[in-house]
Amino acid sequence: MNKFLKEFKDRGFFFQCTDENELSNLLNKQRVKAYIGFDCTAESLHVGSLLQIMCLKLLQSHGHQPIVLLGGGTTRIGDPSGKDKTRKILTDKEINKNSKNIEKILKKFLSTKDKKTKPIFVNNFKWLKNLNYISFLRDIGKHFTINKMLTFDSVKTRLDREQSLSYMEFNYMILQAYDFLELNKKEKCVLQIGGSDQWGNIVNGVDLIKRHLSNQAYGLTTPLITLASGAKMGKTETGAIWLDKKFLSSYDYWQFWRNTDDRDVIQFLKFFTDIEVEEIENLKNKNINELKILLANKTTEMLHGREEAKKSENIARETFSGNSIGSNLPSIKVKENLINNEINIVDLVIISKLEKSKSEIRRLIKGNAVKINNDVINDEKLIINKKFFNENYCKLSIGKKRHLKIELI
RNA sequence: GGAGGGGUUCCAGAGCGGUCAAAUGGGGCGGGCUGUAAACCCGUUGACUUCGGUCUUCGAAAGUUCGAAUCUUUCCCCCUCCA
Repeated sequence: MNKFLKEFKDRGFFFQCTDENELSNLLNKQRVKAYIGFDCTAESLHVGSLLQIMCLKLLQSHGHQPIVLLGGGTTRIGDPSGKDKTRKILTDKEINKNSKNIEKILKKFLSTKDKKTKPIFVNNFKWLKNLNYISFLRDIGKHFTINKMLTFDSVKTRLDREQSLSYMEFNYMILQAYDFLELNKKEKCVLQIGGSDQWGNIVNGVDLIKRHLSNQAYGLTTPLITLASGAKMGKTETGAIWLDKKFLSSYDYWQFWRNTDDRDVIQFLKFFTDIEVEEIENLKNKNINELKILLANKTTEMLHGREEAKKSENIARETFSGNSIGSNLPSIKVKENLINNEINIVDLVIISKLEKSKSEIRRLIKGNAVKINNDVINDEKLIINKKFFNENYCKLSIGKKRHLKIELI
């Protein structure tokens, strides 16, 4: 089997392929261009897209060339797959902004050093915006039968549940197929990779390329990641795990990985780091918490750089080591005379922005959750003054995980 | 077009004139155990408070009443069945 495909499988990326043997042969013979499409519905990508990104990275590391398709055009329509409702239509301005930002994120993951394998970025708005309706129907539309389109999951589930599916959305799969055709024509792209929910759309593209150009193309899908807890990857109660510092700090990103369920750690190492599969197998017996730190460091490093990863690890060490009043903790600056005038503990927490409701803070104090300099506070009327500051800072904690250094200026 | 059911706090879902800031479950948060995991146990879960209370919430507006999430009217939105 081709080396890329083998690793693809070993890491657990593999779900389905249109023609595995043929694809394997092709990959052995030549440098291949493969593409993955990214939706531009959100301003940033989150961890849910990370597996796709890792596919492109892997592809690159095996000497093939990734194409990133930004769905600037198709996002104007909305993919009905997996959605039970039409989603809100974004404005052109939003979509443009989103696609630029998404491109920026992907560039962090993909190497641009080698000319032969550096990623090609394309936006399907470029070719979709000027389609001529009549000629499109004649050239492309004739290859699609309604009979078949109605059998696709994305369409079927909507119809079965008697949820409306607009004609606009119904066309989505044709446009995605057309994207593949376009990339095959212009870039000689022969492979589309995507999540398992994209299988139908991908197969459509492969078929269209065969019918219209008589070329052979391939599709490859990744499984839907299921966490040990049964939850969906990438969404937590506090919000999505964004791949953008603007929306999620590198420390929080690091923490997300550090808090991985024991049962998911090995799989995540295979999915989301570039550590050799064999090596990961050998790591299995190592201390699970060490592995989580390794995972957190590797993933954070890949996105935010080595320094940020290191810094996050240090913050974590200090945060959880118990009784330090450490310098690495995140900090806020507070005017000295605010403290000189004596301030209530509840108000101090408000200023710290760790909590925004006074009732909640009072509740937390009752539950022994609030600490100053590692001492539990049990009086909600406690007045904070200079005495609590040693040198010019003190440490404020809520629960075990939220700590803040308050500095006087 | 006809008949009916419904919109309740983060979610699901009870309440159907006062005892309702609203049962119960899930989730969240906090505490305990521990390993920043899982499981489990406990507490908490509208805001403000001088801790006595006060204020704002049950699709929207108006009304009946000493008193409405609960009754009436109008409006908006969902769903089910029949044709």
